[in-house]
Amino acid sequence: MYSFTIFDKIVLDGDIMKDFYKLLHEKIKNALDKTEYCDEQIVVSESNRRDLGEYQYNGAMNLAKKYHKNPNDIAKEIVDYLKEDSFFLSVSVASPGFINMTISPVALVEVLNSQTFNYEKKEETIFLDYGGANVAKSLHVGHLRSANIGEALNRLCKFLGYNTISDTHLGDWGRPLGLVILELSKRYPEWSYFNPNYDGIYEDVPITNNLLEEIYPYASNKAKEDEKYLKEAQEMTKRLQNNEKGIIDLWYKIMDISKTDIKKIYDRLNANFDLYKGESDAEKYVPELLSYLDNLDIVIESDGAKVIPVKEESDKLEIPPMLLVKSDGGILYSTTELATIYERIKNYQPDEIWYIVDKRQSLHFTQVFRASKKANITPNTNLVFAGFGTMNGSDGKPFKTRDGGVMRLTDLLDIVKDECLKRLNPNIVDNRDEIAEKIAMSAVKYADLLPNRESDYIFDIEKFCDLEGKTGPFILYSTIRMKSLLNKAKENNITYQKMYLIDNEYDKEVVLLLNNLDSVLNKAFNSKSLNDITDYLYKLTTSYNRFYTENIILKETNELKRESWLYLTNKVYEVNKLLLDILAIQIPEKM
RNA sequence: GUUCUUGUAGCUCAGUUGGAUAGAGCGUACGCCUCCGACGCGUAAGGCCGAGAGUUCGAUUCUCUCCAAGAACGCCA
Repeated sequence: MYSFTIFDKIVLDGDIMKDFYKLLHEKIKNALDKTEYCDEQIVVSESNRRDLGEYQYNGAMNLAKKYHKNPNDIAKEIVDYLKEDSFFLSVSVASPGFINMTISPVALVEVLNSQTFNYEKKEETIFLDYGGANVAKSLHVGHLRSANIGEALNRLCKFLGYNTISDTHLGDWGRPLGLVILELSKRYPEWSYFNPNYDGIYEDVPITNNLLEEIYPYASNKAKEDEKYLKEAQEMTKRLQNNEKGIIDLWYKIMDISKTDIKKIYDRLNANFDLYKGESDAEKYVPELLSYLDNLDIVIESDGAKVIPVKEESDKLEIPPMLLVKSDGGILYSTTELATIYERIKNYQPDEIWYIVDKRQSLHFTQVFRASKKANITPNTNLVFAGFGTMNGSDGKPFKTRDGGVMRLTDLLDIVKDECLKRLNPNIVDNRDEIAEKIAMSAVKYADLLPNRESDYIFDIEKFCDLEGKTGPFILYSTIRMKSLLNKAKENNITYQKMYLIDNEYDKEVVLLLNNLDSVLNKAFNSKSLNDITDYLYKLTTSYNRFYTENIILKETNELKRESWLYLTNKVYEVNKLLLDILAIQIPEKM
């Protein structure tokens, strides 16, 4: 039905079209220009009545309101001009004014052959803050989303041509570290670092990551119950903040061990940071920040504390002032946050800073952002809060392990990996461990990026291990199968240069979906949510799989068909590879 | 208490600049390997889009009220 000869060439207007929708948009605009109507916001979309057409334009109904005319008449007038263009196979009006368009297969093929995936380099620099690991504490499941979403957004920005800087912003300072060091001093008072006359001589002490992970919760709980212990912890925190030589040297040791462990887990998730800066780095800018703020009129005293009021007229909720300095002279995390912004502006001058953090911190960031604007720290920088939903257990409450504790991220990843290893094709003998690891990460990442960024979602270990259906392993399997097909073609010296024709509804569907790539990427960028991409990956992959089962590509005797289909297969394979890479999912050779 | 978010199929979730017949995965029932990788493909059942009112040609989408769940709310991070 869609067959045609290869001599039926049509000429596309303008430059090579990266975005099919821009082309469609232009066609509609040209038609509208010939009429008396003007639509400021032309929206063309996939038709939800595919029996009537592939794409739809609903503007006639709005124009009818604007010009006080019958929408059907307006639509007919527009359609008359659209019909003159051979780009369309058919254009029609449906009551009360829907315009349905079907694209000429020739045009579809032309567009596909001219598609490119390159984006121009842009001037803007986007600074991304994600990860949020804490020193001396194991990463837990709550850290998963930040790493996954942040890393994917980072890669998306880069692909679209932006400069990016990523920073995990370690929790490496303040009371938590004071607690850990205090407890170490209780258990190992003999260490030279605790000696007031510490001479700076290096001492090898048996600190391990496991020890740190055990100590922190212990000390944290003890401080809640034992007032004396809390006082001591505050004292130790002060010694750390005063840069006491022995304490600082010990802190460096702790940092070293903990950071190594943190990086190991981020490596598994394929999350890479340009910077491993932390609160301790921002701390250095606090005095400078405070003296800068002292010269402004925005800091006031309230109950003995220094605060920056950030309330605005339009607020429905009372927004409390940002606490800058506590009544006892100490500083709080909002101060550190502000100092971090101060530091980033000073050193990197980003155009935007994106915070990929738990959405429950929304109020905190509202306060800090407003304070930053008020203090004119970020006159040219857009601060963006990209909060993500909370991960709950299958009971809908914050996720806990069976014994009520918090599950370590590394344990979660191991559980999924073991499951993948069990189910791995027994015919595969080499690199089983490595393959299972990649499949497991695809399962975890894909499931994590599937819901909308802002939705809370239920973390269900069963679901993460389920490797069928709308999952990472499904996408991987299909992608590897495409690669295998392409390899087989290569072995048989079958080459393919371009798409010549659309033969049936199956290859056509794939071509139509490929046209959406640019829109999908831009939508994901604007919404800062990856579910547009995971969703598109699934649609494209199933659409291809259907085509694959319906057409035996390599055995096709019509060379034009076979070559077109291989070209199409390669396109889908390239797009899948690209999108998986943006999601930071790695593809194993076999599975 | 105040404010915000959420409520869509048995379960887990998509879906709005207001559009035609509301989607997907899992699960359930039934099919498809002498053919490129069946972790695949197809078919079917399953919904008063939380309830009620309003705005209009037209509402899952916008407004209001109510019900239910969750979150945040000055010296913790």
